[in-house]
Amino acid sequence: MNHPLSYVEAPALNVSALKASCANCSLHQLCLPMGLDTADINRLDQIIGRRRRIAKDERLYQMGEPFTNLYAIRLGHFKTLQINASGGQQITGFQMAGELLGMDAISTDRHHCDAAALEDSEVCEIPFALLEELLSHIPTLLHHFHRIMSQEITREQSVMLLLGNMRAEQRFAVFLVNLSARYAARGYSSTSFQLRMSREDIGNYLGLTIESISRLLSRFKKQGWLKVDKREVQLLNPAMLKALAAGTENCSPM
Amino acid sequence: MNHPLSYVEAPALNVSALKASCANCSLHQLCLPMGLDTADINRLDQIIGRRRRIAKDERLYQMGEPFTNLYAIRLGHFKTLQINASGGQQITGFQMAGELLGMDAISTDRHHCDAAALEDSEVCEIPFALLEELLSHIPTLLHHFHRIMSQEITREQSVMLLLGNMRAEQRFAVFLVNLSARYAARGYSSTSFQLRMSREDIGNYLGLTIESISRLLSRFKKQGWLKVDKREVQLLNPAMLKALAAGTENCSPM
DNA sequence: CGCGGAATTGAAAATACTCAAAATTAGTGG
DNA sequence: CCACTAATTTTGAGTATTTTCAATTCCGCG
Repeated sequence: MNHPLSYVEAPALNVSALKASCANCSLHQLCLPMGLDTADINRLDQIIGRRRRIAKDERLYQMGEPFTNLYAIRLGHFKTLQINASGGQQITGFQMAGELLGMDAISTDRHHCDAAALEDSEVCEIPFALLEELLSHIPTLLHHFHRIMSQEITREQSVMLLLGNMRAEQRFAVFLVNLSARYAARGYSSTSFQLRMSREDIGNYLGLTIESISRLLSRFKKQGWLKVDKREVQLLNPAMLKALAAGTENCSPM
Repeated sequence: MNHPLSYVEAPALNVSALKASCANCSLHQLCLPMGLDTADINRLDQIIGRRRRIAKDERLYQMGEPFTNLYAIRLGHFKTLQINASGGQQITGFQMAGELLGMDAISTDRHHCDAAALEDSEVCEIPFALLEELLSHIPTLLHHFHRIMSQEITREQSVMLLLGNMRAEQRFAVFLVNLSARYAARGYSSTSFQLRMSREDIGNYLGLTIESISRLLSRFKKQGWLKVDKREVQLLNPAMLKALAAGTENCSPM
């Protein structure tokens, strides 16, 4: 406490001004540095820009803005959304801690979608030009970056399958099971979690209306498959939900 | 003709055994080598594997197979499709000459979808491990590869918008306008082209039934927006189709 | 306590689907 | 080249799922 340096260092401890450090980050096994050794993590750390806070409902970036950074989510949740010529909107994904935002912008050096914070959140800025330079020198990082982009491609293909091929009930089950798995991967409960997005957002993402989502929740509740209290969800019958999601089971509309 | 070497060289002219050469390929401005200088194209050429022919309806790869190569389409058309647990199928894209197949497999080293030839086609094998090694040495190629992956991400986001947000008529217009633009980019007519895929494939891709596609074609024909003869399509009113695709115009179902 | 946004519920309407039959086209072998 | 069969496409009629519109309830918040 009375260490001679503490007075000097204290002003630097303003969290938002602190340089983000992958080495100390609890997410580094989920995030870009996955699989890197200490030396390489440090090289990555050196190019990571400032940490940025984004308040709920604010945009991290918007469609059309020039692209300079990717963003790794440190804390919080985001949604990404497309807007078409006639004002129609489609949420293309919900992202959580450890996930990377902005990869769609590489192709044209402009963002192709908006990214909005679903709650107060924090991201690490990753200047893409510097990252790409670094990729040439760290083969492990290069390969892992390609895996991340590829994973985004497969994720989107799964959503295409969902939107093109599934009925409302199955879509919603897939949505719940997917959230469940991602929370589990982060060490949280797989059966009990909070929806960070509104019913409207869920509906938009799943290609359904808010009313349909509301009805589905009521139906699943009535069947005893889950409990809902506002945005708090508890999966009471994960096996049944997985079966619904897989399409091996289904329930009559009532 | 009577050149002393001609007899010796002739047997090597079996086209399918010829090593693919990016330098001589008419597609190199659309494909992976885009923007490379001659020296770098040659380095790329050295890692490109054999050229492979895929007959109509055959698979270039299937879901679950181990991943070793990306494929650049030299000639012909492909479709990629997802299959889910209950047998439901979703076509996630139609690919044409100059486009890259297989990027979804990088994430897990296994293919996540099937790629099937829509007609007799030809691809260049690109061993991914070698490509990735080369990327470290050619920054231009590295960046272009990232653009290609990113472009695939944005393409899929557009399809999500289509599937989640648009009515049948608009989906179909988007489909036609997209094909039109891609043929134009390849130097073909933007208003007159052949559908390489069945009505069933179109329907599956757009999240509609074959009957809906058939009715839409009839309706568009009756409106004078296009002519169809089997798989030959002629866009008679591209502006209207673009407006429909953009959602700034629409037509009553009849 | 009352206001406002979000969520739920109900009833009517619409879009696209299913099922069925007919027409057209493609493929095959004589 | 034609005939035959199989596959694909078109068209129609009825149905189903989901949407739309409207009204109500729930909750947070000043």
